[in-house]
Amino acid sequence: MALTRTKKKILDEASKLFQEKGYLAASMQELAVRVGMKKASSLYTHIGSKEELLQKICFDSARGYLEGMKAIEDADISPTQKVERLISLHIQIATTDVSSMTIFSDEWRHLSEPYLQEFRTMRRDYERRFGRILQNGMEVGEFLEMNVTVCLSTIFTSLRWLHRWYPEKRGISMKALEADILRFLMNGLKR
Amino acid sequence: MALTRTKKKILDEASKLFQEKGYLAASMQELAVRVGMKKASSLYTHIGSKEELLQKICFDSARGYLEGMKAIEDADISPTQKVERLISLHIQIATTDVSSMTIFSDEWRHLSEPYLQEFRTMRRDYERRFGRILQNGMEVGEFLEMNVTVCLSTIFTSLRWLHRWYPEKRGISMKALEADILRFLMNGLKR
DNA sequence: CCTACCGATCGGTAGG
DNA sequence: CCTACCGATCGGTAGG
Repeated sequence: MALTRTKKKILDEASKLFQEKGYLAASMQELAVRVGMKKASSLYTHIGSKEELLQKICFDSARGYLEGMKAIEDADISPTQKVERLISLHIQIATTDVSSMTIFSDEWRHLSEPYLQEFRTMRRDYERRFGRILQNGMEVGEFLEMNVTVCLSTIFTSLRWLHRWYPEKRGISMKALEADILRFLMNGLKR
Repeated sequence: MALTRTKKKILDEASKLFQEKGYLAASMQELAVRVGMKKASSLYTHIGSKEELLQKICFDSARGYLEGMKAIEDADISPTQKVERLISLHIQIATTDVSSMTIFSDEWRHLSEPYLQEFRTMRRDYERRFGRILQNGMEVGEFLEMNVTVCLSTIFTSLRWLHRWYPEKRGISMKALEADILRFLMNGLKR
């Protein structure tokens, strides 16, 4: 089912506003003004609630990761290549969908139940699958042996600055950025 | 000047509450109850404002980092050893002062001016000094050549999961944790 | 540290 | 998409 133009505009502006101010600090009144309406109440013709916007942004992002993971898991390539592609996936998502990424990383905890639990479940699933690839790489001798959770969290988190930093683009190209990060992290993993 | 026992208690509970709920979602009413008062208004005998609590937590954390940095900069050791000690410093702060750490990392943006600017300045100062050590290590051939900002941000951010994760301590000791992280990151830096 | 109370703002509804 | 309005909650003050 297609989104109406107005609803799409509301989602886009909400995404940017939540990123700038944080979910709680972002008011529906300010969102209304950015969308071109005088009163917050007018928004409710198009949406159900403020949290519905947060849900949509969080779950759309989650879906992006899980789809990427699926494709990479199924490919017939080495653990090293899989991890490289996962890191590239993270970099690509963080730099192409900046505001969604921020919300996905930081604001999901304002989801209420049962969405909060559902989100945590998807996230845990993603992490478990990422961890399995790392584990496998250690077993076949491609990666340094270490605690898988520590390794996973370090990689995972080390990419979390991109979505805050990238918009400023301090004189480095996407390509060079990705190359440096990959080199650093893969060099660290390598036995 | 020494803190009174009540004020110390308020700060401790605020630190925990801000960590659990986030600064904006944490109400003075709930803080009052945790401290053992019936009404939020009673808190104002001891403190000036809600934001004053956030300021204290943020700037105390910042001071901890800057003092650590100063000691490490002045030591007569190699860039490799300096970076190792900086990473250990981050791990130590994140695991010994968990709630302050969370607020320092995530909630500082709710500071109002002029504190927000002051905080950003201290942070930028710290990052610049960390970056100088990395740069130096590249110049003397100890580290892989790469964009210093990318390298710095990756290291810096890669330690940001500790303060969220450590309290759960999923069956790994502090020592083993530190060893694995150091090995991974230093291996990655190494030329 | 309490009671009583303030103005402001919040997300959201009614009704057109 | 507008006006009018709701109850709830917020941080904070007055006064004792």
